[in-house]
Amino acid sequence: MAQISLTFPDGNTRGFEAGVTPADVAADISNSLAKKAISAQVDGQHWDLQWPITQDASIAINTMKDEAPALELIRHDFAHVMARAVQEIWPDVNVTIGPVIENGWYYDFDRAEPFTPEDLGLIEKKMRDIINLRDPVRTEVWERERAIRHYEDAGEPFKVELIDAIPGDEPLRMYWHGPWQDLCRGPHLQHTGQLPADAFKLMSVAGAYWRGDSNRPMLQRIYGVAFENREKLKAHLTFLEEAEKRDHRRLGREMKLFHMQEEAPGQIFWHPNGWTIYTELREYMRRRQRAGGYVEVNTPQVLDRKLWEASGHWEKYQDHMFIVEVDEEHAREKAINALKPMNCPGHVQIYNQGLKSYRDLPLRIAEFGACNRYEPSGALHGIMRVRGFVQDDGHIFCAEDQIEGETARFIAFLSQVYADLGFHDWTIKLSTRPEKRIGSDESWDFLEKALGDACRAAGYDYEVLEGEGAFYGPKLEFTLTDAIGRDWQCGTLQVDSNLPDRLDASYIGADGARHRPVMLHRACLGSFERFLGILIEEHAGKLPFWLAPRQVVVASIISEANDYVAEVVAQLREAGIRAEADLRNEKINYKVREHSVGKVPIILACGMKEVEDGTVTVRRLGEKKTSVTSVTEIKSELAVAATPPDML
RNA sequence: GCUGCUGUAGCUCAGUGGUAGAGCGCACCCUUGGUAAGGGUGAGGUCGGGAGUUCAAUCCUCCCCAGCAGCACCA
Repeated sequence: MAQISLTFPDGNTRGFEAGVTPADVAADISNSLAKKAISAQVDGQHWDLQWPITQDASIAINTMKDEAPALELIRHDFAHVMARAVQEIWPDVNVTIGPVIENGWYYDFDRAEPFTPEDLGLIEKKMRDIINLRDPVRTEVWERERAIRHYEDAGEPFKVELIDAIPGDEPLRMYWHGPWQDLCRGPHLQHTGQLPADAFKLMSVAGAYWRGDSNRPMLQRIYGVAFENREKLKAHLTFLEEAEKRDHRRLGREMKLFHMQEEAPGQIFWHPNGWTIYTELREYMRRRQRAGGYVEVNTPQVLDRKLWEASGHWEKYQDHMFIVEVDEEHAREKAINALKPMNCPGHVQIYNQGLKSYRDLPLRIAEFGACNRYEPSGALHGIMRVRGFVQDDGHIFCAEDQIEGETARFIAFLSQVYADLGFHDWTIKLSTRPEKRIGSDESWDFLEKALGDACRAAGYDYEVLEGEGAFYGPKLEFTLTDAIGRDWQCGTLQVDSNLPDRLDASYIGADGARHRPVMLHRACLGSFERFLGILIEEHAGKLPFWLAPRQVVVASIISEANDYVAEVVAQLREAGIRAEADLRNEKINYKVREHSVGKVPIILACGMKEVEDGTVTVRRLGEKKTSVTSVTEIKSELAVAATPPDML
């Protein structure tokens, strides 16, 4: 509880009763004219408030109260303190910007030599020194001219550029952390001593383009993480270690799912275990799509360049396409064929066969389409971003007034699939009109609204990504998260009237005239490769039983039980269960360990006791205790578990 | 593609200017053991590829390839 009073420019003051918490005051300030307060008394202590206090007031008040500062504030100040430390060690390094991000912050520097891991240690030490100085944080509002002159004199060209980009009427604030100043909106702590010296860590250094522009120079970005206290930092570091254990690249090796090698960068060698998951998932999708009103097709891998020119992809993506020539004399300019990087033009070719009537719409065409894209080398990531992949692609040809309904229908389809596969935390993003686009504003208004309404109708909220849509239409992205919190776009739905136009698709309307259909590009998993990567990480390898490549291992405890084990395996297989025998001359401990590491959901052990009783001893993945049951019983239980969710 | 880092046995990794090691895995032998590693023996490597420096390169230099982190990209 605090005694707080605020003073305004006209000299009036306003007090708050004891019993009001700082948060209440903050909320009140944020919501009222009190934003204009110029000073405050908090429990008798006087504070000058720098104009303007806006939504940051809650932080300001909390800070004044000497309560634990907000985490965001801590991280923000760490960014400044790190930049100061860097410039104190290497005065010739130029500073740019350093925002707060999830778990910490980063700051971009311009320096000729790379920062080394040893440098990070030096910087950390210097930061601790600065924290121990307990330097006060001060702020001033500067005229632009003064700020620009200051940074020109200081030889900080990036800061000058930043100021140039700030709209003319916004006041510029300078923050001092002791003798070091930085252009910043704030807010900040009171003094550097408020930073927890034992709860931060510099994590890595990597390149990053100035202003995210790949035509601009590359800067060096140092990432740091910070928390309220040492325990929370430790917890975070432990989380990262745990996440590493569920990395799909590691589990892919441990579970013998797939491998990749130098001769085929960005392409996957699927091993029997991995391919079992793959095909199981594919057959599941096939059934779901059939039930969802799609017709399945298949289109050629190699297509004439002319088609890609007609679709417009050649112009935009030729550098990312695999060129296929039988005649080696042909250079890229003379290329005739290319591997398909996408399936849409092929589907339009199928649509275009024969005259279509409005009665044929909506026509939902699906293909498990193998695509190849020459992705930039730096973009490749395990099986999540590859050069050869299979999309669960689909195109819905429909009339404009069917867009919203089809979109809602697809969202329902996708949420069912994601739920079946164990995903409940996924997000929708709506990407709206970009600067470079075709089509009228009215048309964009209509389409963006249709997608948004469809989401809401399906009961989902969405985040808007302004300007991130394709040039031909808005899109929905369905995003899942990997083990360490990186977001991956999996599902997508894009509205497109451009391609039907370019490839001359049409239908005869009720009025007897030709019309252009709209095409909805949609994928639910995105690509099998990426989705399987996410699926493996989500489940930490412990896949749902129906997807597990090896569902049951029946292990003999002594070799006299081998025949019995073989008999049990045969019975399980008869029930459609993927069962294997482990008859090796190893101890049961060894077998249990190995198959546990291999994430086999069910281990059945058989010794003489089981042989005599006609039972098995069941050990379930993740459980220590075992149970004894009859073969018939476990067989019927597992037969149910092995049934894909859509068939239950 | 860009910045930085990495590349030694199937995997995880030591190591050295005088052409290599461990653990696990694998093979064979012994062991028939009751729920997360029983014991022994042995076979595996042009030290990512190419060029250069050197009497000598896995080690130093350069180029290329691939991987990792991040940025940019993602029809």
